[in-house]
Amino acid sequence: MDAEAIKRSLEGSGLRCTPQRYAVMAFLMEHTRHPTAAEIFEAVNRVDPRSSRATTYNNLRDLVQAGLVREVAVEGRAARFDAKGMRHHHFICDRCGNVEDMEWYDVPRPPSRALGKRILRECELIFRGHCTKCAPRHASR
Amino acid sequence: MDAEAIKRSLEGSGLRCTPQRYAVMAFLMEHTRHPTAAEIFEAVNRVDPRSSRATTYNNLRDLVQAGLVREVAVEGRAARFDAKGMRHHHFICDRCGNVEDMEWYDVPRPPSRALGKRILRECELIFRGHCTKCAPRHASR
DNA sequence: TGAACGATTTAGATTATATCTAATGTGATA
DNA sequence: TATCACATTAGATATAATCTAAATCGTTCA
Ligand SMILES: [Mn+2]
Ligand SMILES: [Mn+2]
Ligand SMILES: [Zn+2]
Ligand SMILES: [Zn+2]
Repeated sequence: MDAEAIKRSLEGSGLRCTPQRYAVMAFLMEHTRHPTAAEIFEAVNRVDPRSSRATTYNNLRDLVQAGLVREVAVEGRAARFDAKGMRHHHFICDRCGNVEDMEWYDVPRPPSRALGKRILRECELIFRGHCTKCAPRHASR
Repeated sequence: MDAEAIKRSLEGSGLRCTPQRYAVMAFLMEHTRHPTAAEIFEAVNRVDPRSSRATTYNNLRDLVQAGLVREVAVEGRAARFDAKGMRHHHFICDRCGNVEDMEWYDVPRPPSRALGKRILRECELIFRGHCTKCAPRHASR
């Protein structure tokens, strides 16, 4: 995706396209690795423009609120982030905590009887187990 | 569930039934509210036996490893815990972060082609949106 | 019984992650 | 150019979780 498209998607969500915010968004779109805030902060600061830690967190919060980025909480580890491109599920490794994309398929919604007065925004399917890298060590643990 | 049953389930997992560990497990089984470690620590210390913060965390870690307790990571908040009784899904409120149980239903597994060399342990379905308490304020936000 | 030893607990220090504060900068608009 | 809301910043602060090293507990077995 080119710079103009990123700019448009930010502005379409009511967010100014600042250099720091653009850099966060562009980095997330180039990397499907689900980086942490600290990794994004570092990566953005290896090139211009520079961005403070507070700004990195602020922008991630804004992008999540705008629905352009997803935050993935992993037990016992820093949150990871993900530009919402194509729909997909996630596989989270029990051992190393890495988050990997899995091809999307439809998930059955709960019956409305079970929802009650709750308002459902999304159904998220998370797979857990051992990733390709960790599966061999699985037996030994 | 009575005390003997808790004792047996701990010992069946190779964990000694210490007073502190028992108290954590018993509290989780009595409360379906998905308390945080801090809440469990407080609750356990309102009655005997007392337990230190480190012990509370240690025991939660041990119980999760033994598969008796589930840890639920919620973005931007402390982890929550859940005695694994009957299978169920979770609804997590976008606004207040509360975790609520939802009746269980079968989730389609990914095709093994998509899994590759990964070892799948479980498929977790998480519903997100606004809980009953927060739904009314949803419009205003 | 009691010595030995691994498992467990403990208070407090430390680390890791994330947010807040208050001052400063920036850009769109009038 | 003046204004004003939005955005950025360094550093302080808050929150969540883990680590450390010493003390205690419980089981085993001589
Ligand atoms: Mn992803
Ligand atoms: Mn539950
Ligand atoms: Zn792994
Ligand atoms: Zn709520």
